[in-house]
Amino acid sequence: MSEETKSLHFLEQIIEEDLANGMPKENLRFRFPPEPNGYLHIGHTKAIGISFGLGQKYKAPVNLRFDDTNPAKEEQEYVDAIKRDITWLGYQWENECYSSDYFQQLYDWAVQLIKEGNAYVDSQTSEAMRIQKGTPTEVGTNSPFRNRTVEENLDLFTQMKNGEFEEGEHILRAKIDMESPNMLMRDPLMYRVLKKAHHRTGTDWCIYPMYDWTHGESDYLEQISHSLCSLEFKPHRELYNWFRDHVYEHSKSTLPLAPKQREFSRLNLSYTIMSKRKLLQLVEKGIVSGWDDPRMPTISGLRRRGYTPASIRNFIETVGVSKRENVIDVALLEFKIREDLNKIADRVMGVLDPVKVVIDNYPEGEEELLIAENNPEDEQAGSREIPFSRELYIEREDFREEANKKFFRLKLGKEVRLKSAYFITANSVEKDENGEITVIHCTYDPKTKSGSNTEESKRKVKGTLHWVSIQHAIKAEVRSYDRLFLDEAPDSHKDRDYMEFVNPDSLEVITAFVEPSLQSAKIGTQFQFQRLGYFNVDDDSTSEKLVFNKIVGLRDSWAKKINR
RNA sequence: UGUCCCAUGGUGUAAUUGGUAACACACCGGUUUUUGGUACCGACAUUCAAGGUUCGAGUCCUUGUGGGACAACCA
Repeated sequence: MSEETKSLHFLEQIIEEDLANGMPKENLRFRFPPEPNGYLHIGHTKAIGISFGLGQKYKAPVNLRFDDTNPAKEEQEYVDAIKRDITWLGYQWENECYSSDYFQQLYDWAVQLIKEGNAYVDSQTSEAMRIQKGTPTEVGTNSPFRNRTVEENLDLFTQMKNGEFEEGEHILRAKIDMESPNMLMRDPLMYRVLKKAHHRTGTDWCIYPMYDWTHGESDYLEQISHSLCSLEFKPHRELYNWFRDHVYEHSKSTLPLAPKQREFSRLNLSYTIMSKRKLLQLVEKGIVSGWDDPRMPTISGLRRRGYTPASIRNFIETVGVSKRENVIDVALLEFKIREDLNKIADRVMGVLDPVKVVIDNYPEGEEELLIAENNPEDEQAGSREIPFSRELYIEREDFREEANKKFFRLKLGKEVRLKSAYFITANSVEKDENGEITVIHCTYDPKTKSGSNTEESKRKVKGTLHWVSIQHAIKAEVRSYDRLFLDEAPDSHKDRDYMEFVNPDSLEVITAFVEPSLQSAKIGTQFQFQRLGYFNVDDDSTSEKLVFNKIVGLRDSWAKKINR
């Protein structure tokens, strides 16, 4: 078997180059560093897929590191959710790490920077510092506290650490260059006073390190070889290297590997948003029921909707890696779940919008069990029995009193097949006072029973309908979802707020009738409701009340045709 | 009027590193079908622009043009 040679994406090329230049393969180590301030979403899956994918490809360890340096936003709940989601996606981390585990080391290194004259305590207001920082097109100016003595800085920093100052009174800054064209190099903050309890270190600390100071040094401590992040961190790279190099000078004997940061473009999906802050707003404003609402692009939402880990991993792989801004068509994600579920989901029958069919020539009171194939794509899937009787439900849109030849379904005087059952012909209808059809009277042909192998059962008919036997059907709640936003890129408009684009009709709750085999369906199981789509048993489902989420519809070329 | 990044069909990603622009999705048409599903076949459609180097440029160079990032005691 010839292995198909897949082209390397640019990050793999960088790694190959480093390897070629003498980096031992054992030095390869990656990390995924979420901040535990929210739930993971499909966008994170790209970062997860890249770092864990590289780990698999090069048989290198991948650490899961919680970047927990802001106790104001972070919670244990999020730590737990993130671990659960990554595991569910099918990835395994080498070490579970926390930036907060490095607080002491970070502090010691900061003291060292102060001693070298590379960091100082600033005592201005944040407003004053903001003004001094300049703008992207104007250079900044030096702080009046920039030339404090080492002793003074050390003293102040110690007092900061000891809780002798209130929030906002003093901060520690790196002394770099207020005139740098890169604003991040204009004496960036390293520490601020924050008198808040941390979810792991409690009240041990009242100063907390900033992202730039923490992240690179955490990479360094864990000896991460390639620190991969999204494009917006590109300007941070210069600072990442500055901090790294100053620390490396003193620690290279024990920590010989100097990590490098490289950046890729993040994932955007059409018709949704990918910002934790904005997703949190959807939750807080009650627009969705929670982080795991099946309409949410979160991992937990997708899981509850019924997406499989494999479909998401395939999606990420197909999307690829580059440095271009991009918006992926959500249709690709939908294709990936259909592709996966087509192979593995059992077929069942359920009627979402029922109309009653009476088979006049079928004996009253009689019933029989018919054999139905579970999955035509999988011979191992076997078959099940479904009850048939004189009174059935079919889908209301599957019947018309009259229609042209393009309409393959049931109409007066025409014969169709009932899936796994018999051929029926519609003869007449009953209507209520509004003209709404209440009953369709049909006759069936007993010789056409599915699987009977009779000549009659092999007759060609254009239409095959799904159905349920009324007396045997189970009522179930079906939650049908539409996209959460009506705009293709809801948060990309400068003049309009993404909230304006929220789809008011993104959830439709339907009472459906499903075949009795579904009575024992377990939460989290996906089914194909034949001719309708894929459905997942929701977390809210009980044996008294089944609840299904519509994951995605089947491709529907008929609907496309009639909508034109 | 700064610095940096990016530019290939409708969308996303490739192109053996300078040698016939390909794959997937979407869209459209057809064949098969006890799901108007699946599968299969086909069609549509691409190198931002102008110069330059070269036998040869999506790829290298120059200049434009367009898009994006950067001014939180967030990450």
